[in-house]
Amino acid sequence: MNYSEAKAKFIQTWGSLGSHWGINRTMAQIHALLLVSRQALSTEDIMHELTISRGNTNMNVRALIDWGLVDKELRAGERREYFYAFKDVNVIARQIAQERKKRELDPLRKVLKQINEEVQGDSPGVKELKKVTSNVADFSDVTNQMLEVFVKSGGGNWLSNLLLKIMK
Amino acid sequence: MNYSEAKAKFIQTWGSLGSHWGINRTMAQIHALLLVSRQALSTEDIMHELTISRGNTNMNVRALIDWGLVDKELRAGERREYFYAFKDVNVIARQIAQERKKRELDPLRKVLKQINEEVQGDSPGVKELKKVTSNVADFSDVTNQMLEVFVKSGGGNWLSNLLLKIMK
DNA sequence: TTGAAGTTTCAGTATTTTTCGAAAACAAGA
DNA sequence: TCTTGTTTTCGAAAAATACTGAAACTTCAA
Repeated sequence: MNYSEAKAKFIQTWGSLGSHWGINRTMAQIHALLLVSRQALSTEDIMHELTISRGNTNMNVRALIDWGLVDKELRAGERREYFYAFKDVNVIARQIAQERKKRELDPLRKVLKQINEEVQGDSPGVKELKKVTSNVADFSDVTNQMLEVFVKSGGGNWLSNLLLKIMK
Repeated sequence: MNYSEAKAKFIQTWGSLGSHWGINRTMAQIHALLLVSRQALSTEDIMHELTISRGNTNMNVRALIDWGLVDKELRAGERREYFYAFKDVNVIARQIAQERKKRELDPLRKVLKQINEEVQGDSPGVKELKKVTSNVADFSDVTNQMLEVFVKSGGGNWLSNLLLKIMK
């Protein structure tokens, strides 16, 4: 396998994975491209490399910046912006965890708590509903705390340390 | 908030969450419905409750069974099948983790390893590519091992125990 | 063996999501 | 202020995905 095949394969794989992760295909592909590039790339570069439109490129680059996965770099005497990805896997994982927590877990926890507090009555149905929601809520809380620790720890090698603890 | 409002809200929330989790909306809604039902429901019941077609119901119920989140129950002297969801949150989490690991993590790890082994050359580009893929691969391996432990532990209260370890 | 009750499949349709591309907005230098 | 290079926006088109409805199939009791 030569360089461009390998690169293409990586981009493509990362891209299709992204869609399972709340990140759309193009966004994940741009991310992959920046991850394997040695220097920052311009919008133009990205468009050509991935054969996607300018608009699409721009929107997704911005989204990546929003997620905290990519940053821009300005070059003296150049108007054009160059983008690069943070390459530390722990940082990447942390940013994704944080963003997803914000978008998914937090709203879920809110709704569950609301249902538990506000639902009226004590029919068997209501009881069952409360039981389920509070179980799910408890679980979400634990998960949430784990993520908090993870996110606050700055990624680090938290995960590998943890694994050691678990294994022994 | 009365019973049916609360129930609807739960189903709706779980449904929209599912889509971020590799589970489509209807599938997640059926799951939610079964979670809050005190007894097993038939295809007919589900169709009516969620106002979806028979075909859709059938396909998604099968998918839930595939994922190991739902099982069917046969009643003596009745032809109709009744479905119920496993209600233990730990079991649910385990099943989802397992299924997603299989569908997403395993293929990713395979591709990364392949790229690392098979890519030819030692240009700077290739080096960068190898660096990135092997970092990601290492990270995926750790994650994978965590999930293995989690899945094999049978869910249990692994997660809460873990949290205690982390916190102290 | 028949047919009633139920399940599964699948082609076509609808919906949702993603992408494009052209035009508007913007920034900086002349 | 005008020009030029660049970024951003946004409606329309395309692609992907999910859903329907009806027909085909299965099962079992009579």
